[in-house]
Amino acid sequence: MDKIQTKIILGDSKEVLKTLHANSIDLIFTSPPYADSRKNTYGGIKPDIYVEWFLPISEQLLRVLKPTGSFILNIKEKADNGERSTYVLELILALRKQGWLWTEEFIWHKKNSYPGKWPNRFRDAWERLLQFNKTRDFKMYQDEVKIPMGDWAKTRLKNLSDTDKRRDNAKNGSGFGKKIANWVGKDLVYPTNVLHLAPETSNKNHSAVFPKELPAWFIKLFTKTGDWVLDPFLGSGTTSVVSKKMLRNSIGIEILDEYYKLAMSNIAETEFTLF
Amino acid sequence: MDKIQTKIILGDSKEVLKTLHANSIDLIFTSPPYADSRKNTYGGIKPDIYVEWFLPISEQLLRVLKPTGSFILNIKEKADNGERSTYVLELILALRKQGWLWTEEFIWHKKNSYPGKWPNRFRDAWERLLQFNKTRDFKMYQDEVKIPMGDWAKTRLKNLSDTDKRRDNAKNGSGFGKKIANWVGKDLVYPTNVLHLAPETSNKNHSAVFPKELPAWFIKLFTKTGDWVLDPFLGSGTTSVVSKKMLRNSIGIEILDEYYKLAMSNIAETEFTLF
DNA sequence: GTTCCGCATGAATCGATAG
DNA sequence: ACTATCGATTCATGCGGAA
Repeated sequence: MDKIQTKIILGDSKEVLKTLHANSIDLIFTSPPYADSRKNTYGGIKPDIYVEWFLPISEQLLRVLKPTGSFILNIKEKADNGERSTYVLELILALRKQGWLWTEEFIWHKKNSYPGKWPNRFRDAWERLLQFNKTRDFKMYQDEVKIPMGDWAKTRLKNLSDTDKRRDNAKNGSGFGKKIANWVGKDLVYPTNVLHLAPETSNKNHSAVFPKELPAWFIKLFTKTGDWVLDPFLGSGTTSVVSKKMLRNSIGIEILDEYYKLAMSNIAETEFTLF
Repeated sequence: MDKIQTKIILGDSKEVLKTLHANSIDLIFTSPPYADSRKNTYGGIKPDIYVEWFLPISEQLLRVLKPTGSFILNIKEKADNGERSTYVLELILALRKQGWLWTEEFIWHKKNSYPGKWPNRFRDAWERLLQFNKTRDFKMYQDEVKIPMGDWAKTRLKNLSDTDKRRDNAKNGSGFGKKIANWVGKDLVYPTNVLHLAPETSNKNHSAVFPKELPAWFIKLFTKTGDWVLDPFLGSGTTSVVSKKMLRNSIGIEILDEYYKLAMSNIAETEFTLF
């Protein structure tokens, strides 16, 4: 087995990305800071300058991505003063102008969304997973994410939610593979563009923005072993951890020293896991 | 009981809407023809002129809607030559410019979406339900759409007979909510902005765009008995049928004679249903 | 070693209060 | 009048301790 590299870089993506080779990345998976969120850590980018802030970074992403690669952007606009912000819509339009193809919008249905009650809206239980590409001939390994069909599968999934699920998640962060192994010989069908996952609410030393299953699903769908995965907003390192587990090379960039150290620590703990 | 009116009008919404009174409608629920689809019926509005085609109509909708009313727009862009069209995004931006508030985007997760396989995308299993308003003080009857709590539902499903399950389904559609509320009392919680409904399977002469549960949910959420519901693209009449069943007055506009007759026939068969 | 509770905790949002 | 901060609201989940 070739050695898998897991590079973590401390710095500003806008600059660091310039040092990467053109056409070298198979999958970009990232969750940038949302506008006006995480003010205490990332400073809170204002909605009205969000697009302008993002475009220099996506320009570099366009350069480093292989023509056959994919860019998955996890983002959701906030509600403010009774209205939804439009900066995500404007970002999609701006990215197309920059040369990206907007090929798909997956929905992440968050089963346990943030609680709360307001007179004019319900809880927000979904986020966008926007897929962008450089060309129409991107690689997609659909068979890797097949799911079981039929009622028996539903029953099994229900049972999984108790104790089995915990074990499965704890030992194998990227989950799906093991489950699919159990389903060999059953009827497998292709999934849809709606993903059902619960965010990780309580971890040991940090709280992950998205569950490991989320990058794991897209890594399986868009890359093979030994391919290169990039996350320009690494945060606590989830994308890199999952990449390492799944035997993909990866590059993670993080601007905050605190998160950078956390990511390094999380990756050091990560074992290679075949599944 | 006051008499409930169910008006169906044959004609072009752009013109017919001008004859309606200003500030008279409590809920607009509609699923307009999608760009480049239904070519043979609506003439196939091209994506690049979609916004310009829609704005004169939405201008009238803005006029006839009460300040406390809501406008729910069911729409989903198609993939065209490997890319998602952006006319829906552009429409949202244009409607805001026209004076609408974009208050929310609900997701309709279609549980049983069409089967099919493409080399570069999965089945599309969701649609947008965009909510627009004239003011921030719109009416919303959240208690009318409460759902059983997660844990409770799980336990309950285990011990349930088949008939109970069926009754639970019926409640989702348009009925037994209050009975179930009696059983479980305070175990009801508010829903999120993600709706789980299966598209209707049994259709006779037409392709139903949405199941009855979809308008029923929004009619419960945004109107009271005797309020006025408007659908400017009525199609086979689902919105009017559901409105009549739920004792709401309604106006439906349809441009094609064939659909107009079908809607008339469907509504004639509809009985008032108390629930 | 299981199973069962109790409890803290989220990429939230609004309205009121304060500067 | 406009921005900044804070309290109140609420539910699925996983963890830890207890039975």
